[in-house]
Amino acid sequence: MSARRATIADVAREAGVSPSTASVVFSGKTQVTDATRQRVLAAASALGYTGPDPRAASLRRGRSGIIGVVLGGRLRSAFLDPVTTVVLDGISEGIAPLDAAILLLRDDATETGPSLMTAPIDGAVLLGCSAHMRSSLDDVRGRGIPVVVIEGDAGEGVPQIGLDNEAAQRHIAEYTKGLGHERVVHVTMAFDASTRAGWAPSVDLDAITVDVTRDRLRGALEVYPDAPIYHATGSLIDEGYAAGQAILALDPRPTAAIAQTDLLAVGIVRAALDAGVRVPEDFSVTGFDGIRADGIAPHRLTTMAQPAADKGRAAGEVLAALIQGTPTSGVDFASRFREGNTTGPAPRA
Amino acid sequence: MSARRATIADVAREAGVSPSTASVVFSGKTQVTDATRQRVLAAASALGYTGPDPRAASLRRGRSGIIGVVLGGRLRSAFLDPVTTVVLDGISEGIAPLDAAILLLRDDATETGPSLMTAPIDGAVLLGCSAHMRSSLDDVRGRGIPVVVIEGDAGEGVPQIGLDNEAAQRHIAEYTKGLGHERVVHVTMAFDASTRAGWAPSVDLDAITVDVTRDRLRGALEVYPDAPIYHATGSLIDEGYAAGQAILALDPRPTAAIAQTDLLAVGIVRAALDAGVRVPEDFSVTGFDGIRADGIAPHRLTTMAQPAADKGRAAGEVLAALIQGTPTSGVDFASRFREGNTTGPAPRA
DNA sequence: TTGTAGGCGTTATCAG
DNA sequence: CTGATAACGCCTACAA
Repeated sequence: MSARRATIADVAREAGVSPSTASVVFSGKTQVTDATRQRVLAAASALGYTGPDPRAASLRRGRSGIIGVVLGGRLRSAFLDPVTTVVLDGISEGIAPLDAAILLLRDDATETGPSLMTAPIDGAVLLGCSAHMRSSLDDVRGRGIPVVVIEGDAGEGVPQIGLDNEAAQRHIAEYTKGLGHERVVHVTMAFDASTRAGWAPSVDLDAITVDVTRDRLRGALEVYPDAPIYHATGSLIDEGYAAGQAILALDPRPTAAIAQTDLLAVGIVRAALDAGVRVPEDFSVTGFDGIRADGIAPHRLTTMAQPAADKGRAAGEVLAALIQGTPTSGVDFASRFREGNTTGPAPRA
Repeated sequence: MSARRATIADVAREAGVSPSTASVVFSGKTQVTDATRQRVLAAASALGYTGPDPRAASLRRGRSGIIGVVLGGRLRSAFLDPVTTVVLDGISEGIAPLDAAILLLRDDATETGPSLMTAPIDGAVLLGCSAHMRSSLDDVRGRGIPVVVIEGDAGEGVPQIGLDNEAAQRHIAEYTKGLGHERVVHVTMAFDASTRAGWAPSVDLDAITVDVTRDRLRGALEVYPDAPIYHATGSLIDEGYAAGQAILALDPRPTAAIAQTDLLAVGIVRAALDAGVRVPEDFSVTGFDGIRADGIAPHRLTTMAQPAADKGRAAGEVLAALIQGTPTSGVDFASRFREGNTTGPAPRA
């Protein structure tokens, strides 16, 4: 047919009006005589023109209608993480007034595809991202793109959606201690982007670049400063299972595991049950997040439930305000203790 | 400081080179003397220029590096649906060679925010969308944007990723029949965008605009043509629970329910158990999808397991091929029967 | 209500 | 390896 796609100029010419008139017909910014509108529309359909090119429009208007959501780690594990999906859900609700769509971005340093820097976004939400993107974050802000961070320190002037990670983790560790447990193990998420699963030889909290991991671990260490630390690379049941196997192989066997997420905890519980270790009679496990734990019924995880949906919604709302120029600030949320039956009194030595 | 953001032209001037040279320094399309590169980079950082504006770049290059994924129904229920998240995961894997990011889009007709038509996308995957977007789909194709459809009929020349919905649902219905069940109920997802949950007074398959719903129902009706139909509005455990209550209130009580998704099935099982109806002794339930069903342990759903991740990956790969100009065609997948213990012989009348 | 003009910021092309 | 030129397609003051 045509070598080149029809543009609004072509349509205007075909309809015998000026480009601006044709433009207005599509954008609806101004009143147009019904007759002219009809002519323009007719010309458009005759030429197979289906509306303004979004790329050109967004260059001209300075807005793309796209919000970037930067996810830590791989995209695939993000989708498989119930907490992340719930937060995403909340974000989409919070940005509703913007009429914007959500662009999923990773925070890989290897970055070849679109990233915070190369994607046409009007704003961004950073979700559980490691610190290594701090520099690109500065660039984005320098560009005037509003940013909100969920559970992370993004520096001066970046609104943060917080969670009482440290206090909450301390709380549940104290609960465990109250049950009499002394030989305990901490099971954490990744320390940084390059972590491999395994036992942490030493503890240097400041070297942990993933804020959530660090804060929760800090809370747990306040109660059990000398307990060994097993770090997974992500929040996955399978990783928890592996952790559980490693823990149960210890001699003497610990009586409790304090996991940083429910998925890890579920994996640990399964590993225990598969090994013939009773939960909670022989071994107690705590989680964190308060997702609906799958696959350990009739067990119910003892955990700290966090308001994930609320966090997401708040992030979306704050970002929307920022984009619309309304002054705002971050919000902090608190977790709630929820007792299940994966914890019990420490077995007598 | 500056009222206006620095542009690449400013940088070029500051560095004493031409705009094109400065551009090349950032894009890396051509070799540049190390000396000039340094000068440009220095000028850039002096001016606070952090790289090309994505909007302008995408206008000029004709590509945005963004793939749209259109989800049927509300975004929030999409995130809560395990099948959808797994498919998304697969898509992100399949489009990896494109180095593109994923833009989440809805197929709302209410159309105020970004949509297929107004988003700067290089391609799109339609996921379980109702037919009402057929027209906008034509527009997108007319614009030359490649599209792939997962489980839906998008018309001529649109590659489709298919699933044997009808045959698979027939298969599991036959299994149920083989167990001797005669009083059976079909539980479906939404018929169309405006469906409200409840009993379907009559059956007009052709009026069902959601392809998956229609195809699965067709398969089930081939085995139980006269069974009543309860239609939910989505694939949610809560909706299944409501369906279960409605079904168990029937007199005489049916002996089996054939649900279109695992989540609906889980809800039905729970409703039965809560009502003191034994599963499967008194009542059998089948699902569809093969997700890890949560919350009915020690029950395991009898279901048809579909390769959700493979479907997503295939969609991504086909789209990538399309965008790169390689000729391709759709792919069809098959579901696998998986026997659980939510089904048993029909109770004797 | 419609037309004119100019630029949004970049990059492909081609010549030097 | 670098520079000049010309779009990419649209929108919005502003003027008529």
